[in-house]
Amino acid sequence: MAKQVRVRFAPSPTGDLHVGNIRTALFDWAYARHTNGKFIFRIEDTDTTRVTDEYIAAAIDTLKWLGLDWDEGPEIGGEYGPYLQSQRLDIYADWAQKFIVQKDAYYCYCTAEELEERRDAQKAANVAPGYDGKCRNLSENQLASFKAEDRLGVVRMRMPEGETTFVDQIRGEISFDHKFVPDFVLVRGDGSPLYTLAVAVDDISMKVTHILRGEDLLSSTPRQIRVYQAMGVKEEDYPTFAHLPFVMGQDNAKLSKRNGEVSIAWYRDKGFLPEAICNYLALLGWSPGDDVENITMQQLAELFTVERVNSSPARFDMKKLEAINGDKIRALTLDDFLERSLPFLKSAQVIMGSDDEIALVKSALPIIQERITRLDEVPAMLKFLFTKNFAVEEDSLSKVTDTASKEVLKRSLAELTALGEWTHESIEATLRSSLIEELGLKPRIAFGSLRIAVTGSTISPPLFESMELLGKIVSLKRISSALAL
RNA sequence: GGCCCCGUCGUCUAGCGGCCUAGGACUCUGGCUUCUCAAGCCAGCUACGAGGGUUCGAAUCCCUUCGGGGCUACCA
Repeated sequence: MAKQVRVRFAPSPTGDLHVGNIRTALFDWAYARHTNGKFIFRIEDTDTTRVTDEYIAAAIDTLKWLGLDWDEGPEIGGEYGPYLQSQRLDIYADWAQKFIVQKDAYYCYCTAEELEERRDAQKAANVAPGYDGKCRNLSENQLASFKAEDRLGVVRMRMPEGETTFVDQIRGEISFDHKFVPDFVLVRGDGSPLYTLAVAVDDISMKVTHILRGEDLLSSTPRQIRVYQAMGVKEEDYPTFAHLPFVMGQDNAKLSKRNGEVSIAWYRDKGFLPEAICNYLALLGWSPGDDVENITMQQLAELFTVERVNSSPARFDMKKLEAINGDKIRALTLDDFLERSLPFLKSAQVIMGSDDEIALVKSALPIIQERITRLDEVPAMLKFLFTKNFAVEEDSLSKVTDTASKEVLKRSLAELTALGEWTHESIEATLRSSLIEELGLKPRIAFGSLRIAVTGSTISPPLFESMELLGKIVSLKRISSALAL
């Protein structure tokens, strides 16, 4: 029987989770779900100077919002917890101690300045820069004298001669000559562990079977494998690696704060749907293989395989995300669309949230559903229905004050005042017969003026539906106000 | 500089030796529809980085080259 698949997403929250992180999380999640395995969420907060509690909380919130549910991790715990590295410090310390006893690691007392000096010299001499092994074989006396000087030593892993070869599930066989993998630091001078130690120890102790992570970690893999060896892990028990291609910004540079908006929180505020973000991100570096692109999370879980992941980096394209977001919005049920739109209407202060307002929003949503790309467009689209101090937009003013428009408004006002049943069908029938047929006006001219008078803008939801929603009294009032302009 | 990864339309991709005069999606352009804006439908532009091989046959295999990226921390 095959081992159960255990995949982990292990971000280091030094900021809001961004597009690249989430793409990785999504693939981790999809792989775990596809294989009926476990999705483990672990927080790598060993760099206490950069990781904050707020970022950790935000990361948890973002994953939840996206629907990437985890089987083990923060808030729910699990058999191999804790899942915050800051709570596992003694585990790393124990291993580091063991490595020293085994002579796999050693104390190094070189100062940052000394190291930098020697690295510069190496560069100048055109030699691969890296730790030169100065402290590899310190005698007891030397160790004692450094300690007497109160120098803080780091723990360094001893890289033996040779090379490390592993099979990456996406890139195939990769090997690194140890000449280019210098002795690396496991534990800081203050005793805190570094990523390289913590990640390897945790992946082993949490029984992770597959590591799908960003390509930037590719060259740290031999170091990670070296730690497995020191831990005494058998080669057949190493996790399988798969290094995902980067998600790049528009200018072909790695996505970053400077490179457009990348934080998932930003997309959420802009009215992107979580399922749209996931759908789009799934297509960055992976494809189902056929010509289908619009898929659900469930389908992603069913279809996702590492074999179909690309090895080349992908550029992030906002236009395509928006297109997919529009598709997903159009696919929403009315109730779902309503529920998701309300927060945007409230925060834009278009509505306060009364039952009457919500009822009106609900009846208006169908006519704007196919006209928006993002949820944050809803307030602007529906504002005309709720505004207390209605006014025609500056730019459109001149288009309702000309004589032709006055004619249209005057005639419309008379016809509509006499209209009994107030439905979009009856409004349209009345207006078409009086303005188009009798006055012989072009529809876009006649209805254009009315649109501005009633909605305040040249762009609006369909006119007759809008008037029906507004109601007869308000509609007529706006037309007569426009006549007075 | 060194090591490693990557290279199909503007972008995301399909393609794993003949089905490719290279398919789909987004974008863009034109058209249809139309009360604006959208949506929808139709059409069009546009790609195998370059050069060598291997082969009856290469986008697919090999080599070189060029280009892009990552790493080279007591970051992850």
